[in-house]
Amino acid sequence: MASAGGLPLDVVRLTMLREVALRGSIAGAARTLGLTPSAVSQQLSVLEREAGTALLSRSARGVQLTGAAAALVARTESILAVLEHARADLDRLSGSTAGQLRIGTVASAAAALVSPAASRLAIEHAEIRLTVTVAEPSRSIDALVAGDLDLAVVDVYDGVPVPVPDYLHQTELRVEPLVVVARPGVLAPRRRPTLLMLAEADWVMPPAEAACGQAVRVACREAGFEPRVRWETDDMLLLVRAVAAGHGVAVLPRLAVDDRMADVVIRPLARPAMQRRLLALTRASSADRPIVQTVLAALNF
Amino acid sequence: MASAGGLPLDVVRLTMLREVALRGSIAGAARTLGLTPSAVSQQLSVLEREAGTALLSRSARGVQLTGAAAALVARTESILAVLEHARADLDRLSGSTAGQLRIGTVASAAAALVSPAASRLAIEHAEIRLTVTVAEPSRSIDALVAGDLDLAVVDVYDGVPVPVPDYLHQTELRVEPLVVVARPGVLAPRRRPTLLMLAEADWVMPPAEAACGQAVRVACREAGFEPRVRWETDDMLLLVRAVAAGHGVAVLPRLAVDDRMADVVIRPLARPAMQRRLLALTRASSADRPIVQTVLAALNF
DNA sequence: TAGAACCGTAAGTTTTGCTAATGCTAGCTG
DNA sequence: CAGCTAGCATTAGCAAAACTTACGGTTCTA
Repeated sequence: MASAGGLPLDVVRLTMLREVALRGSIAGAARTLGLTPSAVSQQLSVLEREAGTALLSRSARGVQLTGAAAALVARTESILAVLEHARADLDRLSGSTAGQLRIGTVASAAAALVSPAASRLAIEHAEIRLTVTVAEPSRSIDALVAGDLDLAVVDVYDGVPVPVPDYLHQTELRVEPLVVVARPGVLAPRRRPTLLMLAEADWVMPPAEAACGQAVRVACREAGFEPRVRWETDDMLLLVRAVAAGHGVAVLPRLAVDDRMADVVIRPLARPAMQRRLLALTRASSADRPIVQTVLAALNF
Repeated sequence: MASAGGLPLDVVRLTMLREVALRGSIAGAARTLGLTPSAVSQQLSVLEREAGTALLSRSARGVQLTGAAAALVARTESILAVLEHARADLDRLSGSTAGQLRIGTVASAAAALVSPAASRLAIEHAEIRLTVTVAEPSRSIDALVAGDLDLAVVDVYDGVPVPVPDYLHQTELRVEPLVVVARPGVLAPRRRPTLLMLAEADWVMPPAEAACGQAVRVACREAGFEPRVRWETDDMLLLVRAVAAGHGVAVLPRLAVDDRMADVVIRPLARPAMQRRLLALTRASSADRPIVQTVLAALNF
């Protein structure tokens, strides 16, 4: 019955509402905001008065957003994007690359791409403070959208769709072949192996949930066989060790395998080869920040 | 030397900066914000710290915006537009027409259009609180853009350009002919007068600065004569009185003349007649608010 | 049936933001 | 050219806003 007054909507409170929408509960939002649930609850009450409408249907077990709240959250996203654009304007005008940049990356790119880039940046751009978090693509993307990351390095395998929101800005970092990893002598010499040649071999693989594991399994099936998986692990290092120990062969992205690993040979697949693409994602609103551009350049070798 | 930190830009402070940009001085902004200059000055200092850059070059005589400040102001406009869209969302979802609406209108439409509409609304939509301000089109438009008005009723005369920013939403309220106002007996009976017939008459006119005065003067010149202006006034009522008192003839918008005025006759001009268009302008971000739609409907008779 | 997780309200404390008072500089004016 | 006005910044004090702590209630789960 509250009159829908013309009270101005406070942006801070709106971002709190957005955080609630994102986390699903007031308590969750409070955690990521670094506040007590009580504070968030109070501010949301004020926001409801400002809006003149109920925004949350509160139950003892979490809260539910009303339609009005959903609309406000959508508008809030726009506002936050504009604010980030404003920040980018400032950076661009001052040409400053100073500041913090939070990167999320897939494990295989962490060692081969991100770490060298970080070393280079530490020398050439000491004013940049990098924070690197290893995470799977879908988690990185969520964190990027939520504003918990500034840049996400993700990988895309042929035939394994990764849902990238189209308001994210993409840069292709690398297209790399998948290679066969095996013990010396297992593969026929001097010829690029095909998947079919490995139909009778034992396999070492990432789990089917991982994009890499899924892509290889699909490719094997398309080649006409079901791989006999003997070892399954997410850890690339462990995976190559398993090959070295004789537990089977593996097909992995080139970057995931350390060249200097003993007791294994690395051989590219015969054409048509499988490949994965490494992408760097940023929010469109921060894509033109100098700091982002600089880090991207460093990642691009 | 302040590090361009990643501090979040506060929207309230950004709107203060925008107000300074609009008014040209901190003191001016403080007046329209209902604050003391000190408060504004302090908040702008904080904003500069948040932005990591100088935003104002302060001199004893007013302030000058830096490029960074101009960029921030532009972004702030976007944010305010989004906030207004959010408000419109809420209104639409609740279907509520409650609230305040501030109208600016040209004088001639005030009596003939806005006043009747206000009366009707008072009966059918008592929950709407109207505030009507009579002002010239250019002033109304400025106030509309600045957010001091919600709806502007302006007039556009043929050949007199009125610069309407294209992000304003336009609704045509009325297209009306200009009519000749004269004492009885001055005009030839039964025939629509042309301007040229009035070449030798004395004229009563709005000043040349007013759009109406300008339009009529231009039309007279195009008809081949320079009108002999005997009376000049902005006040439409006084203007018609001057005609009644025998000081000359006038050419005015139909709505500007009270039908029941004694001692004058009103006659439409022969074709091609002059005309003016009455437009209702709103910010695009508030155009779909139910309250705006309702008031527009009332204005449209 | 106890515990955990969630929400809201009330009271107390800290932080923020505003005003009032004061001093400064630059332009205008008689 | 002295004096007036308009503008801006800084300081100290105060009031309002926002957060924390403490507590009570509800629902799902072990």
